[in-house]
Amino acid sequence: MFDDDSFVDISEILEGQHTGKEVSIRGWVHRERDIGNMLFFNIRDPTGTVQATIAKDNFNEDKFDNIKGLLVESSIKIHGEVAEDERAPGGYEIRAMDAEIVHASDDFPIHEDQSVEHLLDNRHLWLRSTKMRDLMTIRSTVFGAIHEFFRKEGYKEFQSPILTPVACEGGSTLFPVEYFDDEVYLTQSWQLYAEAAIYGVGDIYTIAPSFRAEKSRTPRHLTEYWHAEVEGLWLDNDDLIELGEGLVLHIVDKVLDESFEELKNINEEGLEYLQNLEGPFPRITYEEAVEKLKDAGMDVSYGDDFGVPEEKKLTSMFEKPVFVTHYPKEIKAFYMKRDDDDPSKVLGYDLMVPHVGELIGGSVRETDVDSLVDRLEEEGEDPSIYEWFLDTRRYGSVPHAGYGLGIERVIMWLCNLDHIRDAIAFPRTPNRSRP
RNA sequence: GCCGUCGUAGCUCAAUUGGCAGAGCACUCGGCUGUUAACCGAGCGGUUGACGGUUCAAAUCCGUCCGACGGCGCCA
Repeated sequence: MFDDDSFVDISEILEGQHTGKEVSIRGWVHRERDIGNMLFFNIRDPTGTVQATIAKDNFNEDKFDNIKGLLVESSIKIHGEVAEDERAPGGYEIRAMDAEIVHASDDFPIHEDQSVEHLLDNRHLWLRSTKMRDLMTIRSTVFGAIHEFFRKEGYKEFQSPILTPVACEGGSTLFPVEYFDDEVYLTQSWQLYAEAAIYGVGDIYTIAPSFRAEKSRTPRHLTEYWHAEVEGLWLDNDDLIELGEGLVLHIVDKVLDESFEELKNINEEGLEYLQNLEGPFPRITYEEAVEKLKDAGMDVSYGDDFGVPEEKKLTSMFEKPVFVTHYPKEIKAFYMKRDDDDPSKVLGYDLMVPHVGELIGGSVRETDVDSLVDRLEEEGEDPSIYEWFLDTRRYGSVPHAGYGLGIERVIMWLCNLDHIRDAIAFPRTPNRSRP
């Protein structure tokens, strides 16, 4: 009965494609109701959930008794006739004529009462939930959209080592890794290697994990996150803004196009905002941002980095994501190029959205060796460790720029998630490294 | 790193504020041929996070530690 490969997706049954026909399905018991001589199962596969009914009268008695005792999440194959029936959830059901237990489940640890902690402890099982399935589907679309965008723009994919000897963002904490008799670190960024590669390979991008050993207890930080980074030759700050805006808009279009149902399940209220989103995004300078915040009554002064309250206030002033440019050099990384018009500021930007904060951070790169050494020393770094990086400025350097985008933050923004950990299957946070 | 909340059955939570540790769900058994998180009846289920202290008596009060969650800071 089940050797003929005639299995259909449950979604097809729910679309009415098999009504009146005999089909087989295979999936997991989502719920079971036993009213004695009749059993009702909600059967789930990766495409949907449908009700299966099993009546004792027209079923093998031994099989009926076996199936009667099945627990939630048991895997099963069912063969039967599809019927349209308004009594069934979803409007369709399969009336079983035969069934085969693939694996009888133990008592499943997740039931209707679920705490955040319990679901995180059982993330390996919670991935079976509709919510996580939808989120992982959207995530897959986002990754695909990033590759598609950069390749379409003529960028090559380039990989850098995960194990690295140096920091990238001064001050950020690194995860040390034993490397035989030496010590190296898990990478925080692909950027420094990218800057070495562009002179030969040309415009490049990557999607790779980055690691931060900061004990950031917030809804927007992971210690291991996926980072889309890009580095392009001859780009100025305006080019880089366009490249960032283009990527974000492409991701939004792609998710609306390919994962609309999933997005609707997860964030129906946000659909309209995303559907109406188009460029250009507003652009303001750091100085203007400070003025706006002061006007709004906030206690900030020029030179302060924005905290959560400032970020919240600022993003709430715009209908779209907002580019904030020309930060003071003191609050930005050593590799950012100073603005020739005002050397106290750097040519770079943060792209900020409400609720999530910074989606993208990017800059034109400083190409002057002396300036780089000065900035490294100001941050208390030892420039000698960066010799290989400084070499990229000694041999025919050219203007270039790049940015990094936090992929889980983008997903958090698209899906209006309360916490970034739901944007990744197995989140790594300061308090959680398993499962 | 700082501030706060919490930790009781497999899960979600009670325990009249110091006086016999309980309920719902799950699970097991029994009943039921149209259920919708089915329902009805019974049963199983505990070192109250750990250690110490106060007390005739501690889940409850005090101390230390552990863990989780929430917020701030740091950052993407």
